[in-house]
Amino acid sequence: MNAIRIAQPALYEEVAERLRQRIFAHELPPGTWIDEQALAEDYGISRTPLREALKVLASEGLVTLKPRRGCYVTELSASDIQEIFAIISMLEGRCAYEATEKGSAAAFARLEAIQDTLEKAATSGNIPAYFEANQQFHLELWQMSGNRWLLQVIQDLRKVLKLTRYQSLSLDGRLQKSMEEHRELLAAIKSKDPQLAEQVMKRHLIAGSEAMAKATSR
Amino acid sequence: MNAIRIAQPALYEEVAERLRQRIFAHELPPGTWIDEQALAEDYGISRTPLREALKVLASEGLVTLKPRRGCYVTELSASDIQEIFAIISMLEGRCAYEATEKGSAAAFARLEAIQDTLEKAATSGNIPAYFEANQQFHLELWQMSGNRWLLQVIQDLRKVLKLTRYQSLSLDGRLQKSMEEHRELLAAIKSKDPQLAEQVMKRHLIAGSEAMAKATSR
DNA sequence: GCGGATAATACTGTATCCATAATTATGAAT
DNA sequence: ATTCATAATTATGGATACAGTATTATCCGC
Repeated sequence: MNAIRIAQPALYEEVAERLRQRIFAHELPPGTWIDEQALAEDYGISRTPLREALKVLASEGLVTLKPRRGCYVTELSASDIQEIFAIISMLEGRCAYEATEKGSAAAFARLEAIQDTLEKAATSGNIPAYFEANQQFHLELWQMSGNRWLLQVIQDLRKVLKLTRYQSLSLDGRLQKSMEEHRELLAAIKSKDPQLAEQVMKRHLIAGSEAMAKATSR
Repeated sequence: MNAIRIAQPALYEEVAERLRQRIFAHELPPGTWIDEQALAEDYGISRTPLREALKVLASEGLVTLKPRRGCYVTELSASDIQEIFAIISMLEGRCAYEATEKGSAAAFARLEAIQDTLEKAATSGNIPAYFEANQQFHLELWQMSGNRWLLQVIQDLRKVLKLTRYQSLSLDGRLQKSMEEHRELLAAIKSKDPQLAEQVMKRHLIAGSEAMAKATSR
């Protein structure tokens, strides 16, 4: 009864994850052609698992497969970003609504703890720490809503958004603003007002979206 | 300047589409194991493009890949279906909202034409025709909303829903009910009331969802 | 010298082959 | 007879080899 092997992930999965990270880090910027042979050689693997990984990334929307032409990192237009943000704000708004309704006292406590971290990171201007806590905050809400598919869709869309270089947090006064919006959101949740929580969440995301729009148009 | 070849689709794409159809038709019911060798032989191709096709279907959620264990058609639980419907109703509700705001007179006319087809199919009890027109109606709304990503997400989710055998239309009085709901929806759109259109659309989809829930629990 | 056609090159797409892991069947021991 | 262990079979995962198509470079003609 030894659980030594918890089903080691297939090679193509690992490769897909490595590529995702490189795409998100803009080491492979949008529009670049992906050289299968070179990459396979670089990773010390054959083209087979690499190609399988590219298929996965393609249906995630991170790369675009042009038949007989090869594979390119997806380029997002400004309107793409706006459209995706519109959807995310809707979905996460619903998340906030359901989380407020269904959340347990323990979950509320976890949210407050994360908000503490958030405040500290914001006042000290520690963007990576804020980013991390921010992710946790949203993840906690997703889990509170208890809708796995909702979480799946949101995460897929957020993955695509990562294609763009400009993450709103690192812009002008967004860090401070974002923190205040979170504080407001938490208050709405604690006061058990799902509709208000939904509204605040939507505004929070739209605000981030608009900050990004300004940045990209510069 | 002869466009003889509009980039012939890759083999793995065709295979993926054929498999989708077989899964939707429940020729490959949920839970069944997909025998790569047998299928490849059956299609007269090698396992390589087939495996690539399975990777695509896996990230669409139609099949589940268990490392070193093979590939199985995804099984949806009743709660999965409910969760997905909740999301779809939200997204399509927004679609109806935006379509009402942005729709051109020509688009409104097309909707009316489709509604005509719908009514005829419903009164004659022609389910396949109704199904087709129904798809067109929703597609038209998606296009009117002008949000390509919204359309993408909705279609992805609807694909997953097709895994289940029970399509609400073929149930008790749903055909008639569905048609009436469509009529109501069209009225809301024509009267340029986006909020009402959104509400009606949401109710329309929830009604379909509940009919399905009853069917599956039998 | 410039433009078009043809040949060479390089990369994508598919097939075949091999290795490893999982499952099943068979045999032995209690 | 039942259970556990070991061996054999089968299927998945990965690598290599090959074919076909797109791109690019070179050469010939105008």
